[in-house]
Amino acid sequence: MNPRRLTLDRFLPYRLSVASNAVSTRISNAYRKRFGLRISEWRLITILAESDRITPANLGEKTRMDKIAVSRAASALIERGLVSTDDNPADGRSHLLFLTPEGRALYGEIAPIALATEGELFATFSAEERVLLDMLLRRVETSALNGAKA
Amino acid sequence: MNPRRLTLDRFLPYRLSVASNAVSTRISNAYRKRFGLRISEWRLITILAESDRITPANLGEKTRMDKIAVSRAASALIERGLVSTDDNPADGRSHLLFLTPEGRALYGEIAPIALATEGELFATFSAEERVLLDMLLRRVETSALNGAKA
DNA sequence: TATTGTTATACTCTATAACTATA
DNA sequence: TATAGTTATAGAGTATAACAATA
Repeated sequence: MNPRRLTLDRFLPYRLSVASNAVSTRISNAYRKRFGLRISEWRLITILAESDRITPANLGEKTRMDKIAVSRAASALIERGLVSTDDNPADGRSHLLFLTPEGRALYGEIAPIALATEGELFATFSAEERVLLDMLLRRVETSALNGAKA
Repeated sequence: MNPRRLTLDRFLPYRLSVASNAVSTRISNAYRKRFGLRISEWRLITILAESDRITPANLGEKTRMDKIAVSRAASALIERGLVSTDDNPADGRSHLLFLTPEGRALYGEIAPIALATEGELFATFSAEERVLLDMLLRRVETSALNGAKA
């Protein structure tokens, strides 16, 4: 091993954090201004649009949010009439969440904007570079989550 | 252009956020438990170790933190005796921050741990992949910051 | 009048713990 | 007793605005 000197500028966790914050701020501005949505709420909507009916626990897995964040985001969306619930026949402690027609309509508006914003952010990236970045990020994520237990 | 369907799992801003959060949590645990430092404080220490004497404004540029965050982090470090200040002969409104001997000693302890943690996180990455990730992250960051004005 | 830095305030995100209702 | 979900609370990051001191 060649133990390099530490400089913040080349410290990968720092680069990751700074890039992620810049992107999150940009994305969050787009959703909040136009739709009054927080990122956590937007994540739920996206998964609900892909899933039809799903429990909060399942939503948490798919959005990488903990149960508290899911509960809060779901409450806000239900309050706004974008999401509704049904009993979960398989487990009385749980329930099933799904998009209302209003929620589906909102999703229909946001999804193209989300894709367009992503397109702008990665405009200079080739298709290969996008796939590569996706893969590298998944690998770091896995590594960070596994090592956290040790 | 080939307008793909939106899925959260393949949405790059999501992947970036999730990876960054996982890494930040891991890093922040390491600093907080052992040294009682927040990430913002740790960033200041790193830059101070690289810079000797520097104004808060300059620190903000190098750490990508705004003046409020710099002010708070600096206060905490001064309180702990890790950082000290001198007048800025060039501008009476400002001052110069620098590490005390205690601050330097702490930096000497943390720096190897930071590098080791980074090494663990990116253990499966080749040197080329690390450089590539660094470059891709810088490009997204630039893109996100520029576009935010529009 | 503009700028450096501090303080007050608030909003978001995340995490811990206590609680409820079901299993 | 264990689990699904909610609520309370707090810590940390980030942002706006008001302010003091200096340029």
